[in-house]
Amino acid sequence: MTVRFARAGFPYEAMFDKGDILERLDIAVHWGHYEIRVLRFHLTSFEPGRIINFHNHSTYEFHFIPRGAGRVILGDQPHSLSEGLLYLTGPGVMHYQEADGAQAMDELCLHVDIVRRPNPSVDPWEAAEAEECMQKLNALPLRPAADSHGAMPCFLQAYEACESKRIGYYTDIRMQVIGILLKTIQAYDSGDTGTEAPSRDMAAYRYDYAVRYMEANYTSGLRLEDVAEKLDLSPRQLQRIFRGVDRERPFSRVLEDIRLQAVCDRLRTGSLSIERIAELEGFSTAAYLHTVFRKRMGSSPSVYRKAKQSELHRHPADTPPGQIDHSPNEVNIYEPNV
DNA sequence: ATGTCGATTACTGGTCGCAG
DNA sequence: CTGCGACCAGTAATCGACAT
Repeated sequence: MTVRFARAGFPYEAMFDKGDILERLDIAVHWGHYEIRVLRFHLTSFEPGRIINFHNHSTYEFHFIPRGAGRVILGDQPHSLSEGLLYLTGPGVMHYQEADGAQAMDELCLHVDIVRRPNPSVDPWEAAEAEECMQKLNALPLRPAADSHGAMPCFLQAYEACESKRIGYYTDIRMQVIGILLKTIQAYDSGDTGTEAPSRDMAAYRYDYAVRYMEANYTSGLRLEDVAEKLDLSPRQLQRIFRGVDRERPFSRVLEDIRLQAVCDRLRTGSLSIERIAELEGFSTAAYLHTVFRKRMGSSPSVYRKAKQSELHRHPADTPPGQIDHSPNEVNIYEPNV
């Protein structure tokens, strides 16, 4: 039986109200190639002088002291416990716990089973990071450490999420479980890491971002400077990025391709006037559309429309709506003059 | 890797005239 | 009326060279 020694201002006090609320949940977290299943997840209080005799588990038990004092023997080494300390008892670690003779000792406990379950579809970066963390977890020294990275508040957050039943609370709780694992490792860790977070190929990312932005905004007089500004780059640097990705297609060419593709689409499937199409697809005038279209497609827009629409009538089943190849670079009788 | 500058080239927008 | 082509001046894009 546990006895509570409440004190005003103890942030975890609320966790005594529904002590087993987290344990009633079946919590499983997949992390890289590991599955972490929560067995116990609670706040408990040991009355003064209370002893938990030597025992061990086949699983991982994370212990945190949010209040009070006591003693733990890990293996054969005794250590004193005080507010703010944590320790881990991994599989097979014999341990003995005792609350101070004069004062109670509270303990936040997360008891988990961790099983390796290889999963080929897992993100390799996450897998590498989880692997490194598990190696560190298995090599943690058998001694208490200060909760320097704030693992204990994760207990309270998990409890509050569970109690509130707010949207996403199960995910929130699982994140707190991972948080407790990580912060425990960090409490012992020197800070060096063998794995790095995934980094982007910045040129490819910027190119992709720029093209997407152009596709979404090409009708509104888009300029190199506008796109560069979106990427927080100089126009010159954006030009270099376009040149680096595809030497043959600078900014203006990519923009022109996007516009021509839309024009071709309208010519093939609609009956809008050339002037109206030019207006809708970002060409200042029909005259300019004619110039560009002829240069790239080898014919005028109206000739193209006649040819494509008669083609559609001859082979309606070959080109269902929405699956028409309207690339300006298509190879046909109207191949653009590159 | 990125920014600035300057020379060069290409694009843009307006206008006009011609043809069907 | 619509589509098309030509012309021209202003603007934007391109790119090498150089600096940070």
